[in-house]
Amino acid sequence: MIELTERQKTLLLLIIRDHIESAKPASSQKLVEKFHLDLSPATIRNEMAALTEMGYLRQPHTSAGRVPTEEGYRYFVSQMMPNAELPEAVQHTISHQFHQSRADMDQWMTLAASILAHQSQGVSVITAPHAEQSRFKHVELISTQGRQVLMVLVFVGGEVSQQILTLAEPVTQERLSQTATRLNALLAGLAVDKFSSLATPSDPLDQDILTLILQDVRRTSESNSGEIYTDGLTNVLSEPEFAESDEARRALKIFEERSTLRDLLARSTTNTNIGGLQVLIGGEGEWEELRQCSMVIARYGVSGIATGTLGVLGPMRMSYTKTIPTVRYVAGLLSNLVNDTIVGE
Amino acid sequence: MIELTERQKTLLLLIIRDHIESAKPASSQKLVEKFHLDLSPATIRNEMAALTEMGYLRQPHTSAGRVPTEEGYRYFVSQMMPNAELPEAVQHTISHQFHQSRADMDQWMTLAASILAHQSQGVSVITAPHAEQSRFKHVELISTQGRQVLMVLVFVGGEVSQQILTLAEPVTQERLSQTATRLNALLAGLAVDKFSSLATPSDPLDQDILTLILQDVRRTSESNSGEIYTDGLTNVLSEPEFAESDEARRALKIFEERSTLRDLLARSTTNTNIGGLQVLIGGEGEWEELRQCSMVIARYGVSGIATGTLGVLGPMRMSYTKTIPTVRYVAGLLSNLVNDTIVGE
DNA sequence: AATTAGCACTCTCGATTTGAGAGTGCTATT
DNA sequence: AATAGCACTCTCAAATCGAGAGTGCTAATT
Repeated sequence: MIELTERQKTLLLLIIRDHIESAKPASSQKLVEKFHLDLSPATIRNEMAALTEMGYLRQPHTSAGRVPTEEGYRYFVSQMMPNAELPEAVQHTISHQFHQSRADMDQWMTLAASILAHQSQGVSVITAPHAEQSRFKHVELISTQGRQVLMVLVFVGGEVSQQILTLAEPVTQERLSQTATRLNALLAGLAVDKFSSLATPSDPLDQDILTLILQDVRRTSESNSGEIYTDGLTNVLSEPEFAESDEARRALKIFEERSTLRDLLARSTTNTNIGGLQVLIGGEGEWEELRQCSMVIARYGVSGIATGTLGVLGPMRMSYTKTIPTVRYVAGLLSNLVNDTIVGE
Repeated sequence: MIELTERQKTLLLLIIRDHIESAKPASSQKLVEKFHLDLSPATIRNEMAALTEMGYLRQPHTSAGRVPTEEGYRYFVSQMMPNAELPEAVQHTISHQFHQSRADMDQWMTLAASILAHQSQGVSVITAPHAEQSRFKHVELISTQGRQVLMVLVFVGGEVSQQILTLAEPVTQERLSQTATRLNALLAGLAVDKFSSLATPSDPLDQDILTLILQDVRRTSESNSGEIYTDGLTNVLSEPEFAESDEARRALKIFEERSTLRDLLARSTTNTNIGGLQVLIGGEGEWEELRQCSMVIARYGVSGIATGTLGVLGPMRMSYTKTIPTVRYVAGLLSNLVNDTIVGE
């Protein structure tokens, strides 16, 4: 890759900044005016020609201004990434909202999604924290009507799964409680994948419930389930690049098909460690539907215990300067919250 | 209101049917061809003029075909409403999907939303079943780390609320369990609004927890909370009437602002009994953002115990013939499921 | 009395044209 | 190396146009 001169660098950044704000191709004339450059438009044009040659800019038509290419955006992001901090005032507002919200995971996720969407004017997405390797913590069995039983499973890391079981015959709450106590003793702290090596309990009810627990656990970890929270879907509809609604529809469809979304998030963050950001620009050749979009993604949580993913989707010319620090800050906040609520051993 | 002749009635229905399919104004010529009418276009025109006079039809421009007015749609719906049954094959497919899904409320809601959206090609919305008057059933307290405690509240009707509490000081699981047992005895079966008249427990921990339960209960019933499930948001974007994305954006925004949506659902179903359908056409003057839309809404559940609302939003020219029976059928299905899982007393 | 054929009239919609303006690239000049 | 000047290109919005779709009315028909 050819080196950029200092002037080319700043020029490139200015062009991108302008285009992000105006949504229109940047022209030599306008740039000089807007940023009070001490150069003539002609000079700018020469530089722009060079940058175009190098693949950072593109001309929509023979004689229009320049628009950044994906490569251009990548350069832009890499430049502003390190020194992007959210203004303290905003940090406080956000952190305040979290601390006065009701203290449960569901609320936090919803809140985080809302904040991300609002701050970035994009579509936000968060997966609830999920343990890579679940360890059993506690089971509760609550008799409901007749043969129906409400089962609540709690895992180390704070994950909770509840389900209604239908037993073969009615059972008293007392017997259920005893079963729960025995199973709790049996399973406490055990990693989920060790369940199959357990001795079969003597009591037939214990045995049945254990089977059901096992089923539930398998389904939960297999489907890599856990809710996905999104917000701000309509934000993106007002962007001019989605005027022909078809483009927007295809992008938003990804957000409705939870399994695809999950896959997207998973694949893009496999090599990202907690706190590290990932910026996907233009679908990175992988996601046809996101050709016009960018995503800022981060992982949060406590490594090895429970982690989740959060991100923002926007048009390729989204305001990275706002989105990136916001995503980073919220990821940090959530990591702290997860850390505070880890269900001990 | 002036009476319609038999011919006018059938004609009106045909015009609406045509317009729903083609999304274009219906013209006398086309109608004759399409439905093999034994009349000349001129006659049709006379009748259309009459229907226009009466307010059932409208002309987009002086010399264009006719488009149904909201009044027209209302007539259409009132006519087809009673004898609209879902084909048995479809009924089976749907019911099958429910019965092989995992038996918990969350899954059912998601599934129902997906089915509704898919069948109707509209946006679906469901509120989880909610008791008008909650009665306490059971509390579980599970020690987590240090001062953190996971509290699970179960209500008669099957509603569950979980929350993480932070106590003033660490407490052992044993003490928590004892507290839970005592509180369960104290509160069992009690209607939530009677809580304030209770004698204060002697144990300070009991007292603290009781306060927290009370807080949670209040918040839950006040905010009329409970999740809202939606699906199919992108379906509606492909409809031609939402080509200028602004119209679509405003309508979809309602679906993102959960509190407005809740209000909309609540207000439109106050007088609807379980199983009864409600069709809002063009926002009914109340909802400016839904001027171009219609909603088919139903309540489901068990009256007096736990009820929820479900509905489908689509363009005003949505396929009522498909949507109405689907909504009705799914409402019935969910009512049965709720009935089966009622947490007994 | 209801229906229909015929016709003039209206309005939309897409295609085409046009001109202004924005912007570039190149060349000659400073 | 930077820039002024200029010819050239391409877009975009507005204006024009004609065909086609559809109506409403009147007069004829059943």
